[in-house]
Amino acid sequence: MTTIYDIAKAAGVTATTVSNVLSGKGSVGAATKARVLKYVQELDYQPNLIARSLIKGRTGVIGLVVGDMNNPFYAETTAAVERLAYTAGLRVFTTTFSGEDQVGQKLLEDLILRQVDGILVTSGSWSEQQTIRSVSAMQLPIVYCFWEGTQPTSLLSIALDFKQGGFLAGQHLLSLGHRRVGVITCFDSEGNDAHGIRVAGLQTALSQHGLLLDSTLLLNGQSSMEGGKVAAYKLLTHPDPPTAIFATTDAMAIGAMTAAWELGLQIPRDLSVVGLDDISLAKYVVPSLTTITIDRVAVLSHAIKLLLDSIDGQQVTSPPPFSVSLVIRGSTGRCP
Amino acid sequence: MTTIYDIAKAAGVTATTVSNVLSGKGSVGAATKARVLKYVQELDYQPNLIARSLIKGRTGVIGLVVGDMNNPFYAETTAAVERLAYTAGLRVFTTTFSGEDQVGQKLLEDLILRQVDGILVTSGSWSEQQTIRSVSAMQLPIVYCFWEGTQPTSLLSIALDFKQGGFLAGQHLLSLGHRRVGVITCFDSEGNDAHGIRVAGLQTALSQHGLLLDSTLLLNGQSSMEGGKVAAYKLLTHPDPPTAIFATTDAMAIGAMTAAWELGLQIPRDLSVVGLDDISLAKYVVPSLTTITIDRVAVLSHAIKLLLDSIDGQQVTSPPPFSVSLVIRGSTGRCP
DNA sequence: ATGAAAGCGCTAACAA
DNA sequence: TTGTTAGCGCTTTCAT
Repeated sequence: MTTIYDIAKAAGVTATTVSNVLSGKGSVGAATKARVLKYVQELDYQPNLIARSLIKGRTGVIGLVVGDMNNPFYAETTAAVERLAYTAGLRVFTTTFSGEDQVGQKLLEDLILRQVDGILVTSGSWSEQQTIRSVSAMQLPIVYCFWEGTQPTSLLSIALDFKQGGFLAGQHLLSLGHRRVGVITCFDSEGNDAHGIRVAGLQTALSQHGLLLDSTLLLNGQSSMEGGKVAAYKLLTHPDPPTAIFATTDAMAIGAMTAAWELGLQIPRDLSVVGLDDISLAKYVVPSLTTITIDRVAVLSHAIKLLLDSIDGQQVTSPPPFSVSLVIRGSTGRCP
Repeated sequence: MTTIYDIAKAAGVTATTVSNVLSGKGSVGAATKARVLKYVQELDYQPNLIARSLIKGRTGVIGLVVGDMNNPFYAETTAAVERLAYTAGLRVFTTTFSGEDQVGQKLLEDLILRQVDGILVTSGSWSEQQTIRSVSAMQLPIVYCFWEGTQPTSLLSIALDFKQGGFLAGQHLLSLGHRRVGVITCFDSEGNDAHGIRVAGLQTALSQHGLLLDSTLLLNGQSSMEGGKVAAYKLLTHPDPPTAIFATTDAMAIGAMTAAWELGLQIPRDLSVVGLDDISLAKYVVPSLTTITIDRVAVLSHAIKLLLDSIDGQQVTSPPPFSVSLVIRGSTGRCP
């Protein structure tokens, strides 16, 4: 590896001068500059970002904590974050909570040891929040995305109006004549209902029609296609089965569709299904999935801006919840 | 941030001693050791990995270059790499080629500037290979995964027997009585057929039955659900349409299924579809997708081992291609 | 068993 | 315009 010293020696100048040429700071004579640049070329000099980070106290890297990369929602989110951060001149060090919280804790600490300038968390579930809170004792800027809670938090966070999401889903189903709605939600590793406010939104819609959510129709599973499938099996073999299912994530909704199909039910003729996330796949499943969509780019852009400002030492505050909207596709129809 | 100096001062010793305690090297008196450790606790000391990297010339981080994070295959692969690397004591810096090769080149170089110890590439398409070859002039260990080529390469790579994959798909369709098979493959940004050998495998199967692939039934699109959908539309509105479609990736296969459905065709009654990748989604689409499966953990474990050995300066060679196998699910049936 | 000194590659004061 | 000096936080000889 060539260092600035190598090219300094070659060009007959000092390391400082080379540094100045490279950074454009200070003032360097045209001739010297040309000579330095020549050797930079010739010796194929590449700056050592590690050394630069050490002295600057900044790495230009943000850490990204992702819930579950196998869930398309997070994978797509990760891609978006990377792209947005890139245009903001930042690189992203991605880390996934591989289910086990201990590992998550470890990875998060490791992120800090590697001197990331800030951390972005794209996951709203509670147990992870605990982990993060404990770590955010370090005064490293940290922004919490897709925040699921309702109560205000001391953490910098971007919330989504998931309650409205559940409400819109409910309204839509009710307008199609459905009165018996099953719900598939998910609990996190600590047993807390990770998507409580999504369900609450649905309940609000139901109660506006004088209906109550049948508690035997409220199931929880893993937030995955498999989890949705398992839960849907139970719902659909219920003595008094629902005519519609609201799953709090698209992944679970898709699993529910698979279950329905295996049980010989046709969607949307015999059963309507609504998801939440609008993963890219939602358009391609058969029939396409009615769901609640989130303007992810808007959310993530804001999150990154917040993080950047926070890194720059500015005083920043969490914005009000972003609203979500309903996308009607093929998986919902009139109540049979 | 507390440094070793802070705790050295507190404990009344030298930075060297602290370092020794922390690393377990050298020899330190029991009393001193305890005292140092006490202050490590008290002052909540966290080592600065950047500084350590600078001096050691190693970061303990490998770079991962991913083709397209929106493609579940790569997302799932990324999760697996991260997990496997973690158990090997490595962290992963993930970078995605966001379509544009210039950005890819930039990100790759950046990975190098950040002093990753090695690079893992999980993408077999040719244009990226060019980029990587140009960069691998640096003698940084680099392992190329899911290598698509047939000819031997100077790069360290793990190849898959994609030809066999195409062959198995073809054999399966032929055994079901299909004689007219459409193919959806994809070209990379430079116009090369990225999946040529997958198609070649299919052709081999056909020719064993005295059949030739109708070139008007060989289409290419983007390797995404949308790409598959577009291509399938063309195939299915062909004057003499195929009774079966082989898509060289699951994402495209799923898009093809969507197209079929929109055209009122029922799978597998009217049309059989075979994919390749066995993404987790393949089990959950309706009907579930018959596809070619890859033992990803085996491949990636081997890749990481190769990379590690290479980093350790060992002489390593590329293994023979990993074989793949057919998974028969619901999307294929007898020729109508 | 402990410490002094040097240095990884780079940048930032401050002088000259 | 250029050079000198010092130091980011840590490890590693080599002395003591």
